[in-house]
Amino acid sequence: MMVESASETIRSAPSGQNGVGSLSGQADGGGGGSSGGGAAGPAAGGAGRDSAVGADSNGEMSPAELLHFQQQQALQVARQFLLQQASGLSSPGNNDSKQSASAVQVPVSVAMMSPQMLTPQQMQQILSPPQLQALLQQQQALMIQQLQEYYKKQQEQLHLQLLTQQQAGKQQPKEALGNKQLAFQQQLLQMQQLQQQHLLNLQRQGLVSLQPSQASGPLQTLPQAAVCPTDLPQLWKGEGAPGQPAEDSVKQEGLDLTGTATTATSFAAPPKVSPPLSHHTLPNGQPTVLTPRRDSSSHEETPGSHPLYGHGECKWPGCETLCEDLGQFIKHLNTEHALDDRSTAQCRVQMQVVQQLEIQLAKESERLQAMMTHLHMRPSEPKPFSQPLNPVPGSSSFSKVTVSAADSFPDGLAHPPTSAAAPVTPLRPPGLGSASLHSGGPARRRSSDKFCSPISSELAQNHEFYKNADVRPPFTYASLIRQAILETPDRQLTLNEIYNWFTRMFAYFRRNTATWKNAVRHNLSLHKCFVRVENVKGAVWTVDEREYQKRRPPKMTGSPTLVKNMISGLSYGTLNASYQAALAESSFPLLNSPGMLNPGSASSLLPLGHDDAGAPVEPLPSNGSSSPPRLSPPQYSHQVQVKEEPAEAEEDRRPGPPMGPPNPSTAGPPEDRDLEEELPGEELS
DNA sequence: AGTCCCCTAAACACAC
DNA sequence: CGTGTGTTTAGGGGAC
Repeated sequence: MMVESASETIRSAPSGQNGVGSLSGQADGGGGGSSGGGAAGPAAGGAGRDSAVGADSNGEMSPAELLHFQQQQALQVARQFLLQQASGLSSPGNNDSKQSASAVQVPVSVAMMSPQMLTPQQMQQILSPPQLQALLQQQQALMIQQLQEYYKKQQEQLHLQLLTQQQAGKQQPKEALGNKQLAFQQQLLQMQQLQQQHLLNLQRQGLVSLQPSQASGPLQTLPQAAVCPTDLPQLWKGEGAPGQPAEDSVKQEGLDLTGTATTATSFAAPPKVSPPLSHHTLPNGQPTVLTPRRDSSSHEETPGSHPLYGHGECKWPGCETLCEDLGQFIKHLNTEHALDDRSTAQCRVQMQVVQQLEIQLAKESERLQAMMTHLHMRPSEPKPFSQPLNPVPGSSSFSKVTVSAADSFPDGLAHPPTSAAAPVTPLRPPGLGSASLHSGGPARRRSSDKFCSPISSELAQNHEFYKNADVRPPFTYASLIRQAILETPDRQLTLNEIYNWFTRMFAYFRRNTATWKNAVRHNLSLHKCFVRVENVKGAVWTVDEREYQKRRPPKMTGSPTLVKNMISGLSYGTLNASYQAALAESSFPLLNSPGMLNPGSASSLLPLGHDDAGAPVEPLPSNGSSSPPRLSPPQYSHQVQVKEEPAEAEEDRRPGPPMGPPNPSTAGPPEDRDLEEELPGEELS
């Protein structure tokens, strides 16, 4: 039943989009419109947004089918990496190192569900940023290794083929071979270039140390030295912490990212190299050379082996022919994989695969860097507890997402291959984790709730993600509505504005109209915590924090350990878990970190008096320019006392009668609350 | 097993 | 009449 309905909504999504568009247009007319309509210029905005979204990131495939195929293949491989990663995490072998790294809870959630069953996205959704970070590190390391191996294999493969061909060539009329050989050598050359390019990239990113000789030497040397896992932690360190202070502060805050990062990685190794080089790449060309730590043993070929031969079968892509021994294999190789068009084509494909992986790697690296940068920065930001709101026992969810799931991330839906993934395969709602796995149906947040991750921070962190990826947010409607309302200066929204907030903040809601709107209305009516206030211009909805909190406590009580663990990550000395959670929940801590959100998004989330906030209706122009990020951490930083804040805003309307006069402060012209109302920070003070 | 909570669907009333 | 808003009821599922 639910499944059906769910799929229905999904199916209807594309067309529904228009619905949203028109709706938002109207909405703006209705809500904002009444308030001196001019302000909004809404229609346009709505249209713009929609088109942006609707423009189906779905993108088209590259013209060449081949390319498409290759991309698929590459993605496949990348996916495998991720899965390997996952299984590695939970594999008994790694357990030790993992346990020693108990600082991070990564494995807990992951290990519980057989990783093989998870898609990379799902995994990411389950993990918290720090966890993800750790995971990513491993992933990166692994990918790099894989890439290196690829290169190696390929080169050997090519080399071998070349040799074979040359041998064969002796017996054949040379003319016949001439062309092919030429082409083949060209490919070899390409391979080399590719490889060097890749290494350069890696080098640039500081992920790989490379000896000059290696870099320059064409064929012969293989980039075996490439990445030594043990170096990674160092690199991370170097990366994120330009200056010591940053790092120090990190530790002081009790959120020792570097530490966790190091330990969380399955290859925990004593930090060795330590040049805290400036994390930026070296413009002067000075490579971040780390002593190439090559374990000679790792990939040495045993005498009787062949790179294309393993486990008794031919490793030529798509071959897998069984060969009893090396001799037989060689024979097979010479016959089946001789230098012909097919082999050449396969080679080409393989090159593409490698190329894709490179790209992927580059992306991932970039992302990782951004994440690292962000995470390192965060601790130095104003404490997570800030907002005046009262303690809200964990409201919503956990969701771990962060980036990646939809590669669309940073740059929107720019990349054909990746972006296609988002719309086509509805990503799993972040945070749903295991629960959602079983039930294909609607994801219920229970799971997330227990982690008591604050919705606001969660949202803040993944704001861009939800905005762009067609992922169902792991929050309950109630918490989302509340969030929407609280984000506005005067803590009240019309239904329409709520709708708009939903569509603005979540790509998901841009697609499925009917159901969620109904749900929103339903929630508004159903929950006591949402209070309808008659306004001159209509009705607005407000949040009664007390009520809202009333219904939560029971939930939070569950799984104290998890909660604790989660929180300990952010530890604030003495505050108890739930209290912290509450604080976090009600605050918008991360919004203040300049690094992480672009001005646009930040502004859209800022809870306090703010032009932007007042005009939630305004869908788009978003990009930053609109409002000077008014970051005043101190502003948020206290008021832990429950009374204050709700007293201010909510209290009034709470009592029985729906409050005749809408809002105390705005007794005057009600309609303009969007505009004039914005007495900055008024409610706080 | 019972209870909560959440979600979706749908019917209905009202106002514009 | 169509649409948007609100309210209510019903039923299913997950978590505790």
